[in-house]
Amino acid sequence: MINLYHGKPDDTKINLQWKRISRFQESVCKVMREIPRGKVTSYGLIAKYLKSGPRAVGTGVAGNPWPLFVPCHRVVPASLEIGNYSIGGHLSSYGCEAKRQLLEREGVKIDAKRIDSEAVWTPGMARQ
DNA sequence: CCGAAGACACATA
DNA sequence: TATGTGTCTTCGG
Repeated sequence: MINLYHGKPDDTKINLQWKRISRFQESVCKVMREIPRGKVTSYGLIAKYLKSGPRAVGTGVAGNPWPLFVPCHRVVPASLEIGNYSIGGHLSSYGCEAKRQLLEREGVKIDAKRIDSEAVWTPGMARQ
Protein backbone atom coordinates (compact mmCIF):
# COMPACT_ATOMS: atom_id res chain seq x y z
CA MET A 1 0.00 0.00 0.00
CA ILE A 2 1.00 3.58 0.25
CA ASN A 3 1.42 3.56 -3.48
CA LEU A 4 0.63 7.20 -3.21
CA TYR A 5 4.29 7.77 -2.56
CA HIS A 6 5.21 5.60 -5.49
CA GLY A 7 3.38 7.72 -7.99
CA LYS A 8 0.27 5.65 -8.21
CA PRO A 9 -2.87 7.64 -7.74
CA ASP A 10 -4.89 4.88 -6.21
CA ASP A 11 -3.73 2.44 -3.62
CA THR A 12 -6.99 1.59 -2.03
CA LYS A 13 -7.43 -2.03 -2.72
CA ILE A 14 -8.45 -2.03 0.86
CA ASN A 15 -12.14 -1.74 1.25
CA LEU A 16 -12.59 1.63 2.76
CA GLN A 17 -15.81 1.82 4.62
CA TRP A 18 -17.34 4.71 2.85
CA LYS A 19 -20.66 3.99 4.37
CA ARG A 20 -19.37 5.04 7.75
CA ILE A 21 -18.93 8.60 6.61
CA SER A 22 -21.17 11.17 5.09
CA ARG A 23 -21.69 11.71 1.43
CA PHE A 24 -19.82 14.95 1.58
CA GLN A 25 -16.81 13.42 3.25
CA GLU A 26 -16.79 10.71 0.67
CA SER A 27 -16.72 13.31 -2.08
CA VAL A 28 -13.92 15.18 -0.37
CA CYS A 29 -11.89 12.04 0.02
CA LYS A 30 -12.41 11.12 -3.59
CA VAL A 31 -11.25 14.52 -4.71
CA MET A 32 -8.21 14.26 -2.49
CA ARG A 33 -7.36 10.90 -3.93
CA GLU A 34 -7.18 12.52 -7.34
CA ILE A 35 -4.44 14.84 -6.22
CA PRO A 36 -1.31 13.93 -8.16
CA ARG A 37 1.90 13.21 -6.31
CA GLY A 38 3.99 16.24 -5.64
CA LYS A 39 1.03 18.54 -5.92
CA VAL A 40 -1.16 20.19 -3.37
CA THR A 41 -4.55 21.81 -3.33
CA SER A 42 -6.47 24.03 -1.01
CA TYR A 43 -9.73 23.79 0.84
CA GLY A 44 -11.18 26.56 -1.22
CA LEU A 45 -10.46 24.80 -4.48
CA ILE A 46 -12.08 21.64 -3.26
CA ALA A 47 -14.97 23.67 -1.96
CA LYS A 48 -15.42 25.32 -5.33
CA TYR A 49 -15.14 22.01 -7.06
CA LEU A 50 -17.75 20.50 -4.81
CA LYS A 51 -19.85 23.62 -4.94
CA SER A 52 -19.50 23.88 -1.21
CA GLY A 53 -17.95 26.06 1.42
CA PRO A 54 -14.34 26.05 2.51
CA ARG A 55 -15.17 25.42 6.13
CA ALA A 56 -17.26 22.44 5.28
CA VAL A 57 -14.29 20.98 3.46
CA GLY A 58 -12.11 21.70 6.46
CA THR A 59 -14.56 19.94 8.68
CA GLY A 60 -14.72 16.99 6.39
CA VAL A 61 -10.97 16.72 6.13
CA ALA A 62 -10.58 17.18 9.85
CA GLY A 63 -12.82 14.21 10.35
CA ASN A 64 -10.87 12.23 7.84
CA PRO A 65 -11.37 8.64 8.90
CA TRP A 66 -8.21 7.41 7.20
CA PRO A 67 -5.29 9.78 7.46
CA LEU A 68 -2.53 8.90 5.00
CA PHE A 69 -4.79 6.58 3.06
CA VAL A 70 -6.48 9.66 1.81
CA PRO A 71 -3.76 12.20 1.04
CA CYS A 72 -5.14 14.77 3.36
CA HIS A 73 -1.62 16.06 3.83
CA ARG A 74 -1.74 17.36 0.30
CA VAL A 75 -4.45 19.77 1.29
CA VAL A 76 -3.19 23.12 2.44
CA PRO A 77 -4.78 26.50 3.06
CA ALA A 78 -5.15 28.84 0.13
CA SER A 79 -2.45 31.00 1.67
CA LEU A 80 -0.10 28.20 0.67
CA GLU A 81 1.02 27.70 4.20
CA ILE A 82 1.50 24.34 5.74
CA GLY A 83 -1.58 24.81 7.80
CA ASN A 84 -2.51 22.50 10.54
CA TYR A 85 -2.36 18.79 10.31
CA SER A 86 -3.13 16.15 12.81
CA ILE A 87 -1.92 12.67 12.27
CA GLY A 88 -2.68 9.72 14.41
CA GLY A 89 -5.19 11.75 16.30
CA HIS A 90 -5.06 15.10 17.91
CA LEU A 91 -2.29 14.08 20.24
CA SER A 92 0.49 15.02 17.86
CA SER A 93 0.96 18.73 17.89
CA TYR A 94 3.95 18.32 15.62
CA GLY A 95 1.80 17.01 12.82
CA CYS A 96 2.52 20.09 10.78
CA GLU A 97 6.20 19.23 10.76
CA ALA A 98 5.45 15.73 9.60
CA LYS A 99 3.20 17.18 6.95
CA ARG A 100 5.93 19.42 5.69
CA GLN A 101 8.33 16.52 5.61
CA LEU A 102 5.83 14.43 3.69
CA LEU A 103 5.18 17.12 1.13
CA GLU A 104 8.84 17.87 0.71
CA ARG A 105 9.54 14.21 0.27
CA GLU A 106 6.87 14.00 -2.38
CA GLY A 107 8.60 16.65 -4.38
CA VAL A 108 6.70 19.71 -3.32
CA LYS A 109 9.03 22.64 -3.08
CA ILE A 110 8.53 24.34 0.22
CA ASP A 111 10.14 27.66 0.85
CA ALA A 112 10.75 27.59 4.57
CA LYS A 113 7.19 28.02 5.66
CA ARG A 114 5.40 28.43 2.40
CA ILE A 115 4.59 26.11 -0.45
CA ASP A 116 5.63 26.82 -4.00
CA SER A 117 2.67 28.19 -5.89
CA GLU A 118 3.66 26.00 -8.81
CA ALA A 119 2.74 22.97 -6.80
CA VAL A 120 -0.87 23.98 -6.51
CA TRP A 121 -3.24 21.62 -8.22
CA THR A 122 -6.82 22.39 -9.06
CA PRO A 123 -9.48 19.68 -8.86
CA GLY A 124 -11.18 18.91 -12.10
CA MET A 125 -7.98 19.12 -14.12
CA ALA A 126 -6.84 16.20 -16.16
CA ARG A 127 -4.71 13.94 -14.04
CA GLN A 128 -1.10 13.86 -14.89
C1' DC B 1 3.37 42.65 2.92
C1' DC B 2 0.88 41.77 7.42
C1' DG B 3 -3.07 41.82 10.62
C1' DA B 4 -8.09 41.76 11.72
C1' DA B 5 -13.10 40.92 10.88
C1' DG B 6 -17.23 38.89 8.43
C1' DA B 7 -19.24 35.09 5.96
C1' DC B 8 -20.73 30.86 4.20
C1' DA B 9 -21.71 25.54 3.80
C1' DC B 10 -21.76 21.32 6.19
C1' DA B 11 -20.94 18.14 10.27
C1' DT B 12 -21.88 17.00 15.04
C1' DA B 13 -24.41 17.08 19.49
C1' DT C 1 -32.03 23.39 16.12
C1' DA C 2 -27.73 25.48 17.59
C1' DT C 3 -22.77 25.62 17.55
C1' DG C 4 -18.16 24.73 15.73
C1' DT C 5 -14.68 24.15 11.98
C1' DG C 6 -7.40 22.31 10.01
C1' DT C 7 -11.16 28.28 6.10
C1' DC C 8 -11.70 32.28 2.57
C1' DT C 9 -12.22 36.76 1.08
C1' DT C 10 -12.02 41.61 1.79
C1' DC C 11 -10.75 45.90 4.10
C1' DG C 12 -7.29 48.83 6.33
C1' DG C 13 -2.35 50.07 7.62
